[in-house]
Amino acid sequence: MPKHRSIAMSRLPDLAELRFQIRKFAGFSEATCEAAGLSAQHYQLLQVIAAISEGQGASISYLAERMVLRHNSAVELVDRAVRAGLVKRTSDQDDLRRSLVLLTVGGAELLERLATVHLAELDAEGHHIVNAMQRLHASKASATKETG
Amino acid sequence: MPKHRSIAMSRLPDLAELRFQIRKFAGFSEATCEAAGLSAQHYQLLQVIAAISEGQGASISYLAERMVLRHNSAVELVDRAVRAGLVKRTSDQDDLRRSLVLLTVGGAELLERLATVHLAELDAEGHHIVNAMQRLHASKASATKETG
DNA sequence: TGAAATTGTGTCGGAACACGATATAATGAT
DNA sequence: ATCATTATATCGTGTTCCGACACAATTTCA
Repeated sequence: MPKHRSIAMSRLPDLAELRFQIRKFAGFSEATCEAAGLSAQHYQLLQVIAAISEGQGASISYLAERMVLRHNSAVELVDRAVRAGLVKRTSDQDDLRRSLVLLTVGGAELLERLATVHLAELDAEGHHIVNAMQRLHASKASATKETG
Repeated sequence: MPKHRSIAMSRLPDLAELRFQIRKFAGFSEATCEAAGLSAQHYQLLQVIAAISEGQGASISYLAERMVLRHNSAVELVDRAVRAGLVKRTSDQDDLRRSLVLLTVGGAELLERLATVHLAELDAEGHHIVNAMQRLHASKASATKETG
């Protein structure tokens, strides 16, 4: 007899485990960034700016999209990062409405240090997230099968 | 010639892309939960409680561990969820220091609806996260190889 | 057994962060 | 030239988290 009333509830442990793995990584990131004197949000902002393909500018709108934030939250995040000395604002000469955000030297140095640590963590522990996702996928197949 | 000064910087686009995929899922979750009248945190709290193996109790410490929060933040999260009518607090008769948190009927119903939607999203889009992780892993191999 | 350490939860003040609503300037369309 | 659109910025508000602290129940062990 089924342990759960619905397929969704039967897959809940796998869903919860995936979230836990994602949260653990986020927690690692927060702790690592905090130890370096900045917030995880700031670190990810630096990451997005540095990862922009050459010749592209880091406008507020672009940053908002990549950080999955509303534009005004991106403005505020950049404000805080400027105050922290991590980035600087310039204005786009081709379109004076736009602000372009650049890394400071200090920001770039911090980014490289933090990225190295994050990459090491993911190289070592990232498989937990993949495993959780794969178990979730497998539970879809088995749940479907059980009903047949 | 190398585009970046370090391996970490050369892998940065893959790292940023993984974060973006994770953020996109988090954004989907926030929007979905908000539409149902609760925060993503509350939804995940319900998920953790419901996913506990039979016979186990949802203590504050356990919830804090699974939500990757400090215990006092877990207390506050549970307080808010109680006020929202999603869960109820009882006290563990075997250890009077502990609180045990249970789902209300309404909380369980909301959880099932939201879990169904989240599962559908992950079944459809979860491969983006896995792909990003695999590209990151591949970039490790190639970055290492290039140095040899 | 009874004092001291430990464990589990709760409270409080402060800070980070996000959002909606609103404002303003630059650009584009007709 | 006017009007709509786009891009950014500001402001007030609410949520959420944390550290520091407080307190009660349990455990340790002398």
